[in-house]
Amino acid sequence: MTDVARLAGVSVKTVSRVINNVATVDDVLAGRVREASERLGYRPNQVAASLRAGRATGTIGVLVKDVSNAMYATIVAGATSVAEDRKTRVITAHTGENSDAELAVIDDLCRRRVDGLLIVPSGGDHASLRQEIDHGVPMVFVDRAPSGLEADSVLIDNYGGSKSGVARLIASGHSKIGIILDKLSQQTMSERLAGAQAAFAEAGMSLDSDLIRTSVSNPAEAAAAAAELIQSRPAPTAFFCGNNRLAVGVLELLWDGGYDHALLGFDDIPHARLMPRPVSCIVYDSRVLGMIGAKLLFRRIDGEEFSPKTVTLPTQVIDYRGTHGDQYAAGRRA
Amino acid sequence: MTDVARLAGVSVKTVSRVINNVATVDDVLAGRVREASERLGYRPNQVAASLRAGRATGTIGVLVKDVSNAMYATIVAGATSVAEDRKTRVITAHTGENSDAELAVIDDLCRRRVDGLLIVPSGGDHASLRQEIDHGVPMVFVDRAPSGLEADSVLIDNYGGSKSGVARLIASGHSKIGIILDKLSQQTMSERLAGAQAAFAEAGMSLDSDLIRTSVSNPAEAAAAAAELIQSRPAPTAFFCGNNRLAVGVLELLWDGGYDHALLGFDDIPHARLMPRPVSCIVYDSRVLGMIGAKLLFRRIDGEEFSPKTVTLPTQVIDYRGTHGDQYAAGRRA
DNA sequence: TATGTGTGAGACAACGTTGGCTCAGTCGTG
DNA sequence: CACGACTGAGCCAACGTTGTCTCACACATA
Repeated sequence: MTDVARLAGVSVKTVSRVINNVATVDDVLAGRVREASERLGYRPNQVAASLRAGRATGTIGVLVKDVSNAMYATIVAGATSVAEDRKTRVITAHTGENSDAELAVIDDLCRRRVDGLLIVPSGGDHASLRQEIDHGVPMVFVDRAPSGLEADSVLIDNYGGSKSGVARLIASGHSKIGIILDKLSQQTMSERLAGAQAAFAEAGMSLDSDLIRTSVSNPAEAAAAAAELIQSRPAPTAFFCGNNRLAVGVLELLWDGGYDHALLGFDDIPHARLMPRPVSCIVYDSRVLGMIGAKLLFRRIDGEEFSPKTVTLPTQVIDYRGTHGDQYAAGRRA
Repeated sequence: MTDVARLAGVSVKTVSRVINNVATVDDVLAGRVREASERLGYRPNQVAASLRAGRATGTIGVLVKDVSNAMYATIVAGATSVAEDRKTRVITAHTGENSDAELAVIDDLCRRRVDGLLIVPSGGDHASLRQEIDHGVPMVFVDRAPSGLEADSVLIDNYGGSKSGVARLIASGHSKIGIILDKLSQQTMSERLAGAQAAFAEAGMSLDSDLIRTSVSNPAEAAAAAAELIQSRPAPTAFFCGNNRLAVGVLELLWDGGYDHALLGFDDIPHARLMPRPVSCIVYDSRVLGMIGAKLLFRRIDGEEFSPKTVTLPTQVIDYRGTHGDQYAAGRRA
């Protein structure tokens, strides 16, 4: 900047004025400044500018377990699109579902003076974040509520979604439903189980607890659990899986084994419409999740005051028809 | 920091020393400082620290069309994991495949003094970036080479991948292959076409240009193009699609129509293994793409000098067996 | 001519750090 | 006992900006 000022024969302050389009600059001088900065390839230093006067850095942090997971990527994309409108950049960071790593990342981002944080929290305790929030770093939690901390959150209707999904299974005549979930210590899982139970209760039936498998954490384990359930008596005629990875595992088993059990999963399964077998998914719009989270965050960043707010996003049950399968089978028969 | 110094009864410089673990600080004073900063909830300001002495900001920018796309998300994840080891944060930004937006984002990130940029370039001209690079902002291009600029790039073996994929189709007896591509102005597309042509040439045959459809930019258009090709004479017995979105469109058509044409696509298709119908994909590891790109970028950031380097990542052809389909069919028959 | 009113631009300080220098005090050595 | 080496901590300046104040100059008015 000093160099530009020297080359243009003006003071640095005038250069600053030209850059910030302050009206009270003579056109001739402004022209000289612009030419000089062009010639030197000068790029104003945003870092210094935001330091001066402690202004916002125009940066928010988005913390997810891992961006390569489609759901988190979509949340990030939604948040990014909202941030763009505010000329704010997004720092994406991985927590790896590790509570210590998460806190370390949050600390680091606070040091970098992000204007706010959008967090898909891991399981750990978040009480220690109170201090940061009070020190003026707004945080909004997405997909899961923080534990030990009252803070803004944007959640999914886990309970209602499972309830209506399972109710649909019941309505089509299934009374024995195998339920495969990850650890119940995950709030989402316990809510989804509660929803399933509510659907049974509402139908005047009760969920057979022998058909529930918990702490199932990957597709292979899900397949094994389903295989075992199929052998049990009374055998289930349908499965409900707590997330899409588990559903995919079960799907694979059903196909490998040639079983025709109904399958319902929480979360969408990419390209499920291309699978020839019926699969139902309890879906929600993750992009909207990220967008609403970011909008809420920006309200806080703008200094709006309100008591911690929880937004719950509705879910929808999609029956991937599986008609492709029939048509495909028809095609093969033809 | 001033507050901490006052509370601890030392100078700010001593606080700075404690924070940076400078050895020459008395334990008693250090303890007082630590206690004071704890009590005040003090977080050092990284922004100011990096401003002073023009040190690196510990931030890189990663530019992709849209993070919600699985491939880009995986590239971002790979780059993020490498950056983490360097205590560097990643700013993710969208270019929306728009050249002007891309240049604007790059300019913005340079103003924010990122240490470097990892870019999945859009189609536009990149010559203007020479200046930024010369001014010390290293850039590495990923997946596609920049146009009008010699710079480090990490690319996919589009030519070799298509060639071996198409060769495999030819080897299994297909001589009439419908080829569906997006705009040939995209370097990736023209290379993939060239690879297909080379496979034909090597087999002593030539690619029937009537069976090539270009400028197909979404699944629906791909399905339409395939439908039209199926009606043409001589009709193709197989399809090769230039990217996964086009392949998915064709897949849908084949199933809806009950056709059993072979299908080969560039890029992986999520959950293709769950589809009962054979699909072959020319795949590569996007995570590695991001990792290699980031590693190369950090070599530049570390000031290493070498002439612009191009790394080409190998591809692999995966035949998603479609055996699920047979087993599924068997299951249904049973 | 003296005064008032703008207008445009420079000087200076400050944002929160840290590098470099200085300096006071302690200790060891000849 | 004098001197030098060492240790620990403070002072000052600077990083690249911008807010605030000041000031010079031009022009209009009484």
